[in-house]
Amino acid sequence: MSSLSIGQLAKQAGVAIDTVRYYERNALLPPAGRLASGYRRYGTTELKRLRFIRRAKALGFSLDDVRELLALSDEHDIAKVKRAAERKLGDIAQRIEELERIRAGLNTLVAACPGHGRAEACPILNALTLEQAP
Amino acid sequence: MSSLSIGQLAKQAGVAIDTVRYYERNALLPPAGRLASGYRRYGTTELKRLRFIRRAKALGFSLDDVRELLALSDEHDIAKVKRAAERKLGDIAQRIEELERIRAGLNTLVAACPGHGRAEACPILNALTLEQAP
DNA sequence: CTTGACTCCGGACCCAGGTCCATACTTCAG
DNA sequence: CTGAAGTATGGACCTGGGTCCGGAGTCAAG
Repeated sequence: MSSLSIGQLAKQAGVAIDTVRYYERNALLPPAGRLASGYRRYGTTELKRLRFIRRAKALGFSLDDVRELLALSDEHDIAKVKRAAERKLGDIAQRIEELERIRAGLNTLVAACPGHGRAEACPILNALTLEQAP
Repeated sequence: MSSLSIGQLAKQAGVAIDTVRYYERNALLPPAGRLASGYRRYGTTELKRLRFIRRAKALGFSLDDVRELLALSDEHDIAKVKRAAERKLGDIAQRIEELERIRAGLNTLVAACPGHGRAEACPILNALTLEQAP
């Protein structure tokens, strides 16, 4: 126990084997220990790290962000971790705002569209077609 | 007037020349008329169509969506246009929900983080590190 | 006529985040 | 011992939406 092949590790972390190797190549995981045969061997440290990556991604962090987060985590710098999380929160809020604006615009058009009749009466088509600020 | 080179068209539509050719290759614009020299020539129809594409993209439609919208627009099928817009509205709503969930999760963590002290006391790091549903 | 700006084309390249491939070697169950 | 399943490698490929490149041909002003 606590000694895992790459396949077991991948399965327990819920990612693909290729993804594990991809993360290693891209410095999200440290170079794995090897058996005499060249096979990679992992312990619970790597499993935790891999799950950390998965969860951080689920929270909207990019792999670059995750690399940074892992470094901060390794050096126990809570203040920087918190600031990184706040920045990400700001990013996410901005993406939401952008989508909300789009939704509001599209919603207005859909609501105003009778769904039948002449094409010239369709506000959706008109909004896309008519002359406006280029 | 009303006869435009690709450069003039691109400028008036607010896109790059390469983008115009890219759209033509990908059937968002019909094959352009040509001068004897092989240079493309455009009229106001193409300018309108190009602006249509720009606006639809701004509303969150992918180029595949736009192709569909243009086809529906060409055949004056208002009902289908409205349904396509409603589907897109649903997509957008879903993306917003997803981001809201992420924001809520991250926000809770950030709010609970003191920003100093032991790494074990940082809820952000803990959330990423601790054993949970894999 | 010359010069600089414009346009042509096909194909390579960019971003992120992987995924897939062929070929060769290792490990494990029976 | 044998055959299936697992693993190693480097590099190609994928998605979307373009962007850039180089060499060659064209257009317009002076």
